[in-house]
Amino acid sequence: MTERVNAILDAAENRIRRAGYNGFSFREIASDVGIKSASVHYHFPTKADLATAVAKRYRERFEEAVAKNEAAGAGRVETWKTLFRDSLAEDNRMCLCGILAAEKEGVPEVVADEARQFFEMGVSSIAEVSKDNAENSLAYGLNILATLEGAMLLAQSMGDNTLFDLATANLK
Amino acid sequence: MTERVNAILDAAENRIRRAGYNGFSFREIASDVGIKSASVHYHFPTKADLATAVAKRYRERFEEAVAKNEAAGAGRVETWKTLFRDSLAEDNRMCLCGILAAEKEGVPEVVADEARQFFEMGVSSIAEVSKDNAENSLAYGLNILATLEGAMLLAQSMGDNTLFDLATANLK
DNA sequence: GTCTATAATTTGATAGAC
DNA sequence: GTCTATCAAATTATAGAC
Repeated sequence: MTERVNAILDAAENRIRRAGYNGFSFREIASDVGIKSASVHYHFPTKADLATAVAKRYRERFEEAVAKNEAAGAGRVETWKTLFRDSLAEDNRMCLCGILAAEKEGVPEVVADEARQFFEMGVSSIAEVSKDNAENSLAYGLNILATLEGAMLLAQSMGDNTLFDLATANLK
Repeated sequence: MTERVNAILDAAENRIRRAGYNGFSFREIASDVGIKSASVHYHFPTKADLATAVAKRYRERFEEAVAKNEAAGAGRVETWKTLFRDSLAEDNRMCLCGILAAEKEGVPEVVADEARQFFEMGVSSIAEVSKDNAENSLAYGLNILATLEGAMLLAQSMGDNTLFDLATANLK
Protein backbone atom coordinates (compact mmCIF):
# COMPACT_ATOMS: atom_id res chain seq x y z
CA MET A 1 0.00 0.00 0.00
CA THR A 2 1.79 3.11 -1.21
CA GLU A 3 1.72 6.50 0.45
CA ARG A 4 -0.34 8.00 -2.36
CA VAL A 5 -2.94 5.25 -2.25
CA ASN A 6 -3.27 5.78 1.49
CA ALA A 7 -3.72 9.51 1.01
CA ILE A 8 -6.50 8.85 -1.51
CA LEU A 9 -8.19 6.42 0.88
CA ASP A 10 -7.90 8.97 3.70
CA ALA A 11 -9.52 11.68 1.61
CA ALA A 12 -12.29 9.36 0.44
CA GLU A 13 -13.00 8.13 3.94
CA ASN A 14 -13.25 11.69 5.20
CA ARG A 15 -15.58 12.73 2.39
CA ILE A 16 -17.83 9.69 2.69
CA ARG A 17 -18.12 10.09 6.45
CA ARG A 18 -19.24 13.65 5.96
CA ALA A 19 -21.60 13.45 3.01
CA GLY A 20 -22.03 9.82 2.01
CA TYR A 21 -21.19 7.86 -1.13
CA ASN A 22 -23.19 10.12 -3.42
CA GLY A 23 -21.87 13.23 -1.73
CA PHE A 24 -18.31 13.22 -3.03
CA SER A 25 -16.58 13.20 -6.42
CA PHE A 26 -13.28 12.08 -7.87
CA ARG A 27 -12.38 15.70 -8.47
CA GLU A 28 -12.81 16.52 -4.78
CA ILE A 29 -10.65 13.60 -3.74
CA ALA A 30 -8.02 14.62 -6.27
CA SER A 31 -8.08 18.19 -4.98
CA ASP A 32 -7.73 16.99 -1.38
CA VAL A 33 -4.67 14.93 -2.27
CA GLY A 34 -3.14 17.48 -4.66
CA ILE A 35 -3.40 15.53 -7.90
CA LYS A 36 -5.83 15.30 -10.84
CA SER A 37 -8.95 13.13 -11.02
CA ALA A 38 -7.48 10.97 -13.81
CA SER A 39 -4.72 9.96 -11.40
CA VAL A 40 -7.28 8.86 -8.84
CA HIS A 41 -8.84 6.67 -11.54
CA TYR A 42 -5.41 5.16 -12.18
CA HIS A 43 -5.36 3.79 -8.61
CA PHE A 44 -9.08 3.06 -8.36
CA PRO A 45 -10.74 2.61 -11.77
CA THR A 46 -14.33 3.08 -10.54
CA LYS A 47 -16.03 4.81 -7.65
CA ALA A 48 -17.22 1.44 -6.37
CA ASP A 49 -13.60 0.23 -6.29
CA LEU A 50 -12.56 3.24 -4.24
CA ALA A 51 -15.42 3.02 -1.75
CA THR A 52 -14.96 -0.73 -1.36
CA ALA A 53 -11.29 -0.26 -0.54
CA VAL A 54 -12.16 2.47 1.97
CA ALA A 55 -14.68 0.25 3.73
CA LYS A 56 -12.35 -2.74 3.74
CA ARG A 57 -9.52 -0.75 5.31
CA TYR A 58 -11.97 0.69 7.84
CA ARG A 59 -13.09 -2.76 8.96
CA GLU A 60 -9.55 -4.11 9.18
CA ARG A 61 -8.34 -1.14 11.20
CA PHE A 62 -11.28 -1.51 13.52
CA GLU A 63 -10.55 -5.18 14.14
CA GLU A 64 -6.94 -4.34 14.91
CA ALA A 65 -7.94 -1.50 17.24
CA VAL A 66 -10.35 -3.74 19.12
CA ALA A 67 -7.63 -6.35 19.60
CA LYS A 68 -5.14 -3.71 20.72
CA ASN A 69 -7.45 -2.03 23.23
CA GLU A 70 -8.43 -5.36 24.65
CA ALA A 71 -4.82 -6.42 25.02
CA ALA A 72 -4.42 -3.23 27.06
CA GLY A 73 -7.02 -4.50 29.50
CA ALA A 74 -10.25 -2.77 28.43
CA GLY A 75 -13.53 -4.72 28.30
CA ARG A 76 -15.06 -5.47 24.92
CA VAL A 77 -18.04 -3.12 25.20
CA GLU A 78 -15.90 -0.34 26.67
CA THR A 79 -13.49 -0.82 23.77
CA TRP A 80 -16.14 -0.41 21.08
CA LYS A 81 -17.61 2.57 22.88
CA THR A 82 -14.23 4.26 23.20
CA LEU A 83 -13.32 3.70 19.55
CA PHE A 84 -16.55 5.28 18.33
CA ARG A 85 -16.43 8.12 20.82
CA ASP A 86 -12.85 8.95 19.87
CA SER A 87 -13.66 9.11 16.16
CA LEU A 88 -16.62 11.33 16.96
CA ALA A 89 -14.54 13.63 19.15
CA GLU A 90 -11.64 13.71 16.69
CA ASP A 91 -13.53 15.35 13.91
CA ASN A 92 -17.29 14.99 14.34
CA ARG A 93 -17.24 11.94 12.13
CA MET A 94 -19.62 9.09 12.72
CA CYS A 95 -19.10 5.48 11.66
CA LEU A 96 -18.31 5.05 7.95
CA CYS A 97 -20.42 1.92 7.69
CA GLY A 98 -23.36 3.56 9.46
CA ILE A 99 -23.54 6.07 6.62
CA LEU A 100 -23.08 3.47 3.88
CA ALA A 101 -25.83 1.38 5.48
CA ALA A 102 -28.21 4.34 5.72
CA GLU A 103 -28.04 5.07 1.99
CA LYS A 104 -27.88 1.37 1.14
CA GLU A 105 -29.96 1.41 -2.05
CA GLY A 106 -27.95 4.32 -3.39
CA VAL A 107 -24.58 2.60 -3.27
CA PRO A 108 -23.17 -0.28 -5.38
CA GLU A 109 -23.92 -3.70 -3.95
CA VAL A 110 -20.25 -4.50 -3.30
CA VAL A 111 -20.00 -1.41 -1.13
CA ALA A 112 -23.20 -2.12 0.83
CA ASP A 113 -21.86 -5.62 1.38
CA GLU A 114 -18.69 -4.27 2.98
CA ALA A 115 -20.84 -2.32 5.44
CA ARG A 116 -22.81 -5.48 6.18
CA GLN A 117 -19.57 -7.36 6.89
CA PHE A 118 -18.48 -4.64 9.31
CA PHE A 119 -21.72 -4.99 11.26
CA GLU A 120 -21.51 -8.78 11.33
CA MET A 121 -17.98 -8.51 12.65
CA GLY A 122 -19.07 -5.96 15.26
CA VAL A 123 -22.08 -7.90 16.47
CA SER A 124 -20.02 -11.11 16.79
CA SER A 125 -17.23 -9.28 18.52
CA ILE A 126 -19.58 -7.98 21.21
CA ALA A 127 -21.76 -11.08 21.43
CA GLU A 128 -18.62 -13.12 22.06
CA VAL A 129 -18.21 -11.76 25.58
CA SER A 130 -21.75 -12.64 26.61
CA LYS A 131 -22.05 -15.70 28.83
CA ASP A 132 -25.62 -16.28 27.65
CA ASN A 133 -26.95 -18.74 25.07
CA ALA A 134 -26.57 -18.08 21.33
CA GLU A 135 -29.86 -16.23 20.75
CA ASN A 136 -29.43 -13.99 23.77
CA SER A 137 -25.80 -13.31 22.94
CA LEU A 138 -26.81 -12.23 19.45
CA ALA A 139 -29.47 -9.94 20.90
CA TYR A 140 -26.84 -8.51 23.25
CA GLY A 141 -24.37 -7.78 20.46
CA LEU A 142 -27.08 -6.24 18.30
CA ASN A 143 -28.36 -4.09 21.13
CA ILE A 144 -24.96 -2.69 22.07
CA LEU A 145 -23.85 -1.97 18.50
CA ALA A 146 -27.25 -0.47 17.60
CA THR A 147 -27.09 1.85 20.58
CA LEU A 148 -23.58 2.98 19.70
CA GLU A 149 -24.45 3.62 16.03
CA GLY A 150 -27.63 5.46 16.95
CA ALA A 151 -25.84 7.51 19.58
CA MET A 152 -23.33 8.72 16.98
CA LEU A 153 -26.21 9.61 14.65
CA LEU A 154 -28.06 11.61 17.30
CA ALA A 155 -24.97 13.37 18.62
CA GLN A 156 -23.93 14.38 15.09
CA SER A 157 -27.41 15.56 14.13
CA MET A 158 -28.02 17.45 17.35
CA GLY A 159 -24.56 19.00 17.23
CA ASP A 160 -23.39 17.94 20.68
CA ASN A 161 -20.94 15.09 21.18
CA THR A 162 -21.63 14.84 24.89
CA LEU A 163 -25.02 13.41 23.92
CA PHE A 164 -23.14 10.29 22.79
CA ASP A 165 -21.88 9.76 26.33
CA LEU A 166 -25.31 10.36 27.82
CA ALA A 167 -26.99 7.96 25.40
CA THR A 168 -24.46 5.20 26.06
CA ALA A 169 -23.82 5.76 29.78
CA ASN A 170 -25.73 2.65 30.86
CA LEU A 171 -24.07 0.23 28.41
CA LYS A 172 -22.14 -2.64 29.88
CA MET B 1 -52.07 20.32 0.30
CA THR B 2 -53.19 19.08 -3.11
CA GLU B 3 -53.18 15.48 -4.27
CA ARG B 4 -50.35 16.10 -6.69
CA VAL B 5 -48.15 17.75 -4.09
CA ASN B 6 -48.70 14.79 -1.79
CA ALA B 7 -47.77 12.36 -4.54
CA ILE B 8 -44.54 14.28 -5.10
CA LEU B 9 -43.77 14.23 -1.39
CA ASP B 10 -44.50 10.50 -1.26
CA ALA B 11 -42.13 9.79 -4.13
CA ALA B 12 -39.41 12.00 -2.66
CA GLU B 13 -39.74 10.43 0.79
CA ASN B 14 -39.45 6.95 -0.72
CA ARG B 15 -36.40 7.88 -2.75
CA ILE B 16 -34.61 9.64 0.11
CA ARG B 17 -35.27 6.76 2.47
CA ARG B 18 -33.70 4.39 0.00
CA ALA B 19 -30.69 6.31 -1.27
CA GLY B 20 -30.41 9.59 0.62
CA TYR B 21 -30.61 13.23 -0.39
CA ASN B 22 -27.87 12.95 -3.00
CA GLY B 23 -29.26 9.68 -4.30
CA PHE B 24 -32.35 10.95 -6.11
CA SER B 25 -33.12 13.44 -8.87
CA PHE B 26 -36.03 15.60 -9.95
CA ARG B 27 -36.39 13.48 -13.06
CA GLU B 28 -36.81 10.31 -10.99
CA ILE B 29 -39.47 11.93 -8.81
CA ALA B 30 -41.27 13.17 -11.92
CA SER B 31 -41.17 9.71 -13.45
CA ASP B 32 -42.54 8.15 -10.24
CA VAL B 33 -45.46 10.56 -10.23
CA GLY B 34 -46.07 10.49 -13.98
CA ILE B 35 -45.20 14.10 -14.82
CA LYS B 36 -42.13 16.01 -16.06
CA SER B 37 -39.32 17.40 -13.93
CA ALA B 38 -40.25 20.99 -14.76
CA SER B 39 -43.61 20.36 -13.11
CA VAL B 40 -41.91 19.19 -9.94
CA HIS B 41 -39.93 22.43 -9.92
CA TYR B 42 -43.22 24.33 -10.20
CA HIS B 43 -44.32 22.90 -6.82
CA PHE B 44 -40.88 22.88 -5.20
CA PRO B 45 -38.48 25.36 -6.82
CA THR B 46 -35.30 23.83 -5.37
CA LYS B 47 -34.23 20.43 -4.12
CA ALA B 48 -33.75 21.87 -0.65
CA ASP B 49 -37.38 23.07 -0.71
CA LEU B 50 -38.59 19.60 -1.61
CA ALA B 51 -36.50 17.76 0.98
CA THR B 52 -37.44 20.26 3.68
CA ALA B 53 -41.13 19.72 2.98
CA VAL B 54 -40.65 15.95 3.07
CA ALA B 55 -38.90 16.09 6.44
CA LYS B 56 -41.46 18.49 7.89
CA ARG B 57 -44.38 16.27 6.89
CA TYR B 58 -42.51 13.25 8.26
CA ARG B 59 -42.09 14.87 11.66
CA GLU B 60 -45.69 16.06 11.83
CA ARG B 61 -47.05 12.65 10.89
CA PHE B 62 -44.85 11.04 13.49
CA GLU B 63 -46.09 13.36 16.22
CA GLU B 64 -49.68 12.59 15.26
CA ALA B 65 -49.02 8.84 15.18
CA VAL B 66 -47.41 8.95 18.61
CA ALA B 67 -50.42 10.77 20.04
CA LYS B 68 -52.84 8.38 18.37
CA ASN B 69 -51.09 5.19 19.53
CA GLU B 70 -50.83 6.53 23.03
CA ALA B 71 -54.52 7.41 23.08
CA ALA B 72 -55.10 3.76 22.19
CA GLY B 73 -53.36 2.73 25.41
CA ALA B 74 -49.80 1.90 24.30
CA GLY B 75 -46.84 3.05 26.40
CA ARG B 76 -44.56 5.74 24.99
CA VAL B 77 -41.52 3.55 24.33
CA GLU B 78 -43.67 0.76 22.90
CA THR B 79 -45.29 3.33 20.61
CA TRP B 80 -42.02 4.59 19.17
CA LYS B 81 -40.74 1.06 18.76
CA THR B 82 -43.90 -0.02 16.96
CA LEU B 83 -43.90 2.94 14.60
CA PHE B 84 -40.32 2.30 13.51
CA ARG B 85 -40.79 -1.44 13.26
CA ASP B 86 -43.90 -1.02 11.12
CA SER B 87 -42.15 1.32 8.68
CA LEU B 88 -39.28 -1.16 8.47
CA ALA B 89 -41.60 -4.10 7.87
CA GLU B 90 -43.75 -2.17 5.41
CA ASP B 91 -41.05 -1.65 2.86
CA ASN B 92 -37.58 -2.09 4.36
CA ARG B 93 -37.37 1.63 4.91
CA MET B 94 -35.53 3.06 7.86
CA CYS B 95 -36.13 6.44 9.46
CA LEU B 96 -36.00 9.37 7.00
CA CYS B 97 -34.22 11.59 9.49
CA GLY B 98 -31.71 8.90 10.33
CA ILE B 99 -30.54 9.00 6.74
CA LEU B 100 -30.53 12.79 6.51
CA ALA B 101 -28.52 12.92 9.73
CA ALA B 102 -25.98 10.38 8.49
CA GLU B 103 -25.14 12.41 5.39
CA LYS B 104 -25.43 15.68 7.29
CA GLU B 105 -22.61 17.63 5.61
CA GLY B 106 -23.91 16.65 2.21
CA VAL B 107 -27.36 18.15 2.60
CA PRO B 108 -28.45 21.83 2.73
CA GLU B 109 -28.48 23.25 6.24
CA VAL B 110 -32.25 23.76 6.29
CA VAL B 111 -32.70 20.05 5.60
CA ALA B 112 -30.21 18.91 8.25
CA ASP B 113 -32.01 21.20 10.66
CA GLU B 114 -35.33 19.46 10.03
CA ALA B 115 -33.68 16.16 10.94
CA ARG B 116 -32.32 17.74 14.11
CA GLN B 117 -35.81 18.95 15.06
CA PHE B 118 -37.18 15.44 14.56
CA PHE B 119 -34.61 14.03 16.97
CA GLU B 120 -35.21 16.73 19.56
CA MET B 121 -38.92 16.00 19.36
CA GLY B 122 -38.28 12.27 19.71
CA VAL B 123 -35.89 12.55 22.63
CA SER B 124 -38.28 14.87 24.51
CA SER B 125 -41.24 12.64 23.75
CA ILE B 126 -39.52 9.64 25.29
CA ALA B 127 -37.80 11.52 28.12
CA GLU B 128 -41.18 12.88 29.13
CA VAL B 129 -42.35 9.54 30.52
CA SER B 130 -39.30 9.09 32.72
CA LYS B 131 -39.89 9.76 36.40
CA ASP B 132 -36.23 10.62 36.92
CA ASN B 133 -34.54 14.03 37.17
CA ALA B 134 -33.89 16.14 34.06
CA GLU B 135 -30.38 14.85 33.25
CA ASN B 136 -31.33 11.20 33.68
CA SER B 137 -34.54 11.67 31.71
CA LEU B 138 -32.56 13.16 28.83
CA ALA B 139 -30.14 10.24 28.95
CA TYR B 140 -33.11 7.87 28.92
CA GLY B 141 -34.70 9.49 25.88
CA LEU B 142 -31.38 9.57 24.04
CA ASN B 143 -30.65 5.95 24.84
CA ILE B 144 -34.01 4.65 23.66
CA LEU B 145 -34.09 6.67 20.44
CA ALA B 146 -30.45 5.86 19.67
CA THR B 147 -31.11 2.16 20.08
CA LEU B 148 -34.15 2.30 17.81
CA GLU B 149 -32.31 4.25 15.09
CA GLY B 150 -29.29 1.98 15.28
CA ALA B 151 -31.47 -1.13 15.23
CA MET B 152 -33.09 0.04 11.98
CA LEU B 153 -29.65 0.68 10.52
CA LEU B 154 -28.35 -2.77 11.44
CA ALA B 155 -31.47 -4.63 10.35
CA GLN B 156 -31.45 -2.85 7.00
CA SER B 157 -27.75 -3.40 6.42
CA MET B 158 -27.79 -7.04 7.50
CA GLY B 159 -30.93 -7.71 5.47
CA ASP B 160 -33.05 -9.18 8.25
CA ASN B 161 -35.81 -7.19 9.90
CA THR B 162 -36.14 -9.61 12.80
CA LEU B 163 -32.78 -8.27 13.98
CA PHE B 164 -34.60 -5.05 14.84
CA ASP B 165 -36.78 -6.95 17.30
CA LEU B 166 -33.81 -8.75 18.79
CA ALA B 167 -31.82 -5.54 19.22
CA THR B 168 -34.71 -3.72 20.90
CA ALA B 169 -36.21 -6.60 22.89
CA ASN B 170 -34.98 -5.30 26.23
CA LEU B 171 -36.18 -1.68 25.78
CA LYS B 172 -38.69 -0.40 28.26
C1' DG C 1 2.13 7.64 -12.28
C1' DT C 2 0.49 11.88 -13.60
C1' DC C 3 -1.05 14.87 -16.83
C1' DT C 4 -4.36 17.29 -20.60
C1' DA C 5 -8.23 16.73 -23.08
C1' DT C 6 -12.50 15.04 -23.86
C1' DA C 7 -16.41 11.89 -24.30
C1' DA C 8 -21.01 10.67 -22.67
C1' DT C 9 -24.34 11.30 -19.35
C1' DT C 10 -26.84 13.36 -15.62
C1' DT C 11 -28.03 17.05 -12.82
C1' DG C 12 -30.64 21.26 -10.85
C1' DA C 13 -32.87 24.81 -12.70
C1' DT C 14 -35.22 28.27 -16.06
C1' DA C 15 -37.91 30.31 -20.22
C1' DG C 16 -41.85 30.43 -22.49
C1' DA C 17 -45.85 28.16 -25.03
C1' DC C 18 -50.32 26.17 -24.05
C1' DG D 1 -50.23 23.38 -13.84
C1' DT D 2 -47.91 20.97 -17.23
C1' DC D 3 -45.35 20.78 -21.11
C1' DT D 4 -41.01 21.12 -24.57
C1' DA D 5 -36.72 22.81 -24.97
C1' DT D 6 -32.66 24.13 -23.26
C1' DC D 7 -28.77 25.81 -20.39
C1' DA D 8 -24.72 25.59 -17.52
C1' DA D 9 -22.42 22.85 -14.62
C1' DA D 10 -20.91 18.59 -12.71
C1' DT D 11 -20.21 13.72 -12.98
C1' DT D 12 -17.80 9.09 -13.97
C1' DA D 13 -14.71 7.46 -16.93
C1' DT D 14 -11.27 6.89 -20.87
C1' DA D 15 -7.45 7.91 -24.48
C1' DG D 16 -3.07 9.05 -25.17
C1' DA D 17 1.15 12.10 -24.37
C1' DC D 18 4.99 12.55 -21.22
